[in-house]
Amino acid sequence: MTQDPPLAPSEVPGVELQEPRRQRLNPDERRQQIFDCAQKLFTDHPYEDVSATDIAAAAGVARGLINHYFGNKRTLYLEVIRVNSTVSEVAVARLPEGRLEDRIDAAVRWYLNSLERTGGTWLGLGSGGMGRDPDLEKILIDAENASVELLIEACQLSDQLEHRGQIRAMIRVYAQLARSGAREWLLRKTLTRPQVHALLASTLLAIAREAVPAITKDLPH
Amino acid sequence: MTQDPPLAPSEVPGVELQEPRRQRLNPDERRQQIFDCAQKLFTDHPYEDVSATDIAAAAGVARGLINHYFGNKRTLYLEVIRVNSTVSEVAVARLPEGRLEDRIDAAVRWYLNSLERTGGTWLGLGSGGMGRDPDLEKILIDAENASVELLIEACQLSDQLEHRGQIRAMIRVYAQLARSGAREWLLRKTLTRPQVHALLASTLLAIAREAVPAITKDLPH
DNA sequence: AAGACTATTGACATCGTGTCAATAGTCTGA
DNA sequence: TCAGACTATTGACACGATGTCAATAGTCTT
Repeated sequence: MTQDPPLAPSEVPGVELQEPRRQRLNPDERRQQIFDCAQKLFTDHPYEDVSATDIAAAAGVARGLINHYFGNKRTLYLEVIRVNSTVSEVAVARLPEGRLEDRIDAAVRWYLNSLERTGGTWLGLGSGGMGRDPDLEKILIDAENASVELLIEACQLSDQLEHRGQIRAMIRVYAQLARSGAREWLLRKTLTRPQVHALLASTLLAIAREAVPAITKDLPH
Repeated sequence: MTQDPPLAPSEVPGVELQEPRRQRLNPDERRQQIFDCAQKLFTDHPYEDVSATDIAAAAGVARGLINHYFGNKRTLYLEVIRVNSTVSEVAVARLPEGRLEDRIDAAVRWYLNSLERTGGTWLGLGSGGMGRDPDLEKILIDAENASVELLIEACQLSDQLEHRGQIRAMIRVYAQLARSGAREWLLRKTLTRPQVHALLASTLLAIAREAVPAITKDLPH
């Protein structure tokens, strides 16, 4: 990291400082403060480029304290990811009763709304595979499940007990498309929201109408 | 890395070794040899878990030599990725002339074939976003372009000069779905090949028939 | 105000990386 | 066949990052 010079918080010469050299505060607050700084840094820079020293400096704290609260840098990072990839909206059930098209339309709108709110900063994570990192993968998969359940609901597929596993797999695959589409919209800005909406809605409809029914067929290719 | 003990290649006691202590060979061969070892290690373990020392040990070579040939570990890694993510098949043009459905069907079959051949080992890379790594992202994007062009061809969208950029974006999004679908098939084994085929074909058809035409509409949502 | 409690520090040991001058195979010409 | 040039290869070095842990110093209790 290219960071400002050390900037010891109380090295202003000739000025006697009022606050104690050691700022001692409630563990929860301190933990939260370090977490916030780490979140900001990890948002702006890739993992390897953020050193524990950077985080400590940002929090105005000794580096050792990070290990004291979070064990190691990796754990802190994973906690940041976990928090930020959790879907905030839990208003899952509010779907129209009407036609499949309308339900899907509503689900897509809900998804894009929730993404727009968070600004999509964490969209670039490469969810699904990553660099064969089991812990990170699990976190992202877990976070994804909420969306997947909603989508299954929207497609009125929740009754299909038979091939539930395979349906989930297909929806999981679709979730990657949705993620990628949102990326083009929010990060790259190559598509407008209506365009992404059309893309996501039409593909989901096709999956519900054709791909899912084809599960039972198992025709050779 | 948990690796076998040092295993100095010529420390067998009591046996006078024939080959010189330093194995000096053609730079191209040496470079290739190191590359091969790195490839094997990076295939089995995540980037951070593979140290330059590991690679050097696997190649039976001093660690410094890796830097001599590849500059730094990261460059070596990126080169491995670049080679392995390049689509081997260049037989792009061989598409049927018939209906849109048939062309798409053929394109999907081609895609799954080429994936099946490489075993999908490198499918887990998190293409598209990764951890905000511009270099890696560029490599994966470049590798992806071949597939995207084929798909555009298959959908008979190559004449649409107007919104070419947005069409490419949509196909790029679709490529993520295809990648993710292949992952479920080859890595997780939650879907069969026919199922993935149906999934990919139906969604691509939907994109060509509905999402792409919707580009010009730009209706509010 | 004394002492207990514990949040916080800073030095230490370890490890991974990249650099570079020194070393030693290999090839050439006499 | 041998000296000497050429260069592939080595190993030591400096540096930076990480995690540990005993020592330190705020803060609270009595």
